[in-house]
Amino acid sequence: MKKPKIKDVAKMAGVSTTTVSRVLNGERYVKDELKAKVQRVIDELGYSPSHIARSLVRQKTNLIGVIVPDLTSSFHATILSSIEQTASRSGYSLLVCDIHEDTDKELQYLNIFKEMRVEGIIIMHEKLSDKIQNLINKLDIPVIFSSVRPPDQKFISVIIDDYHAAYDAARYLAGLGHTRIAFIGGDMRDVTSGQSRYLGYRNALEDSGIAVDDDYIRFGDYKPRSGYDRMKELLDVSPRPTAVFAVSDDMAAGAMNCIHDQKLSVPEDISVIGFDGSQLTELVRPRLSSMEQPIEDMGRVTVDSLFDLIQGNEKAPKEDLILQHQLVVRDSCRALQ
Amino acid sequence: MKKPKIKDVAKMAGVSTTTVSRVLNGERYVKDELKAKVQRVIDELGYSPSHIARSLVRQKTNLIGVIVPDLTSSFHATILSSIEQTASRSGYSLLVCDIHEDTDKELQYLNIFKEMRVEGIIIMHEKLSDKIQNLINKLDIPVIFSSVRPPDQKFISVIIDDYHAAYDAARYLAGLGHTRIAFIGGDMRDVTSGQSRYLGYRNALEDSGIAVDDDYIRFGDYKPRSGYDRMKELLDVSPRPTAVFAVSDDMAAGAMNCIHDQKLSVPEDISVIGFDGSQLTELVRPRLSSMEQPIEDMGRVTVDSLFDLIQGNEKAPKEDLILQHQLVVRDSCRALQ
DNA sequence: TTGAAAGCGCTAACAG
DNA sequence: CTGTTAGCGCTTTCAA
Repeated sequence: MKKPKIKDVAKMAGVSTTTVSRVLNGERYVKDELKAKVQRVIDELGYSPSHIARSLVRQKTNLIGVIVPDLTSSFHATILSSIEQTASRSGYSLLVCDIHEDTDKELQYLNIFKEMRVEGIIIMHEKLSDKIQNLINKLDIPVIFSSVRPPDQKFISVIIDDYHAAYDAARYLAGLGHTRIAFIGGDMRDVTSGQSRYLGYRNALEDSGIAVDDDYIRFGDYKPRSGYDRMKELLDVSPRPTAVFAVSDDMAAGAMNCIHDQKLSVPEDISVIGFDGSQLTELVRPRLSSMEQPIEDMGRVTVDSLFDLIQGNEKAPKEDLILQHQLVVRDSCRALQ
Repeated sequence: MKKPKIKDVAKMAGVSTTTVSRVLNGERYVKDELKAKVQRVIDELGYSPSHIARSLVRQKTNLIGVIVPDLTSSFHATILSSIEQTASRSGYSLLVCDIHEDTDKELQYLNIFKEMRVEGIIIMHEKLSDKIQNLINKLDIPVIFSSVRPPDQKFISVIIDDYHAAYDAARYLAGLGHTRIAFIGGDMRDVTSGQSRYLGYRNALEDSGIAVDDDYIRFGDYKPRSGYDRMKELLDVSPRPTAVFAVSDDMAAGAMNCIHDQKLSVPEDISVIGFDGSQLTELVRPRLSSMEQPIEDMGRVTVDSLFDLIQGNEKAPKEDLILQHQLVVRDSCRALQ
């Protein structure tokens, strides 16, 4: 027998579909006797109510759409995992899109989300094209950004204070006695966090009485490879930097590998500090000191806030939620002298 | 105005809903003039057809459910990414569940998948409880396993030949002149691949004229931490092994870190070989030699086969799909003498 | 080419 | 406590 429907159950139990619906939804007002009989038929038939039909009449899908820039990045995967955890606890399921630099795909998925009538959308991607800006602005579905804050738009972000986090990281290096502190930043074009972290780095140096030297400043794409390549360039600068601050752990790990491959040592020759607090920090040797984001919290807070937005709660956030960053010292930085 | 519906479009365009439906679905038999007018109204209203209503009448959801044991594992994240890529290209979306050891959650999600009427289910989790076995067996939705092959069940798996892969890895070490070859395996209880790899290791040693020594054999849980801990135990065995084969890159990386922390060197003191071919192999130093699975292919083949299953294609697989493993030599193993 | 009407599987008034 | 009835938003015969 093909997928039984509520009518089949009703017929077989000798009751109306309403009654079946009632036991399905655990309502009162059903005699125990009937309830038991209906339940028996349900089990026997292996009946399972159609979420589709339910959604249609309830006007509620319990679905959340998530857009991730790259699933294979440990940072994003960890946030996603935390998001999934939190959402599922409230009975929500996730529709996941991994865009992989493909802007068309992002657009396509946003439209799918719209058609699917997801109740909310979480975006972890920063470089929004005009088309996309346009689309999400007239979407009429709550949107929230997690771990990023794209410029010029009206939605809430759950982030850390990138400026101060970067500032604190650079200050830490300066406090260790370093004066030739290199910087491997992120995308500067349209990316707020990239700029904030860059500014934090600059100001920290200035406040430490260190002249900012553009030769020590490079920009990558957050991935290990770019950390490696930019580090290679930095090693050619003379005098060589004694410390480097990379704005992702992935880039920091890449930088460490480059240093290693050039027969130099971390932290003896060069100190390295990362950013994010991904699992990588404990997986590399020396273990990587990092300015950490509260990744798990970030996922949780994102979902909780999105729910508030969906429900139109009073406590729904009106502005960005800033989570605390934290410097975690491991073994990749040393004090000079 | 709240979410316009097809009726609104029809009214505003002065046509029937049928006509709107026709232009929506790009059918012939609509006069260009009307088509244009309807399209204009659609754009103006920002109308987007309800996937819910469509699914209900078409009896087709374009949804696939995926169960991942742990999203934060690079191996699984990469397969998932490849799955998403392939599925979205065919217009399918993914419902993702990260079970995190939580068997109840797996059961709960399987039921959600059932209610959601997903068209197919991909499972990357190996330790199926009886309840779950039971459920998926009477599910009447195509199920396919990716990268795992749980014992005793009727569904297809997309995997490599674990036995021969492990055999080849151990043989490689033996060929390098090693005779004290340790093994850090996976779960042996209910997990087929764990047993196959173990057997491959044993037989490779025997075929190489090396006596198998149980002191050199440990079992972990595929994660870095367990690789670290098991390695620590192995270092206490006397005489110390000169090589270790871990059945995941994560465990191999953990083992390398342990060796490093004990002031020993890879590969000078101990050679290490991993399994999987995750990104980690290039991220650690020395770079990790690994018996690699074709991760991207695995995702692609999984989805393609699932589609064949869904469509009841002739070419739908009748038995497990075995993909080719490949030894990738990097810098973590050395020849003795 | 176009439209009227039935129905996908379920819930929710409203009666009884 | 239980059943009747009317949709939820769309597609799809069937006629016109």
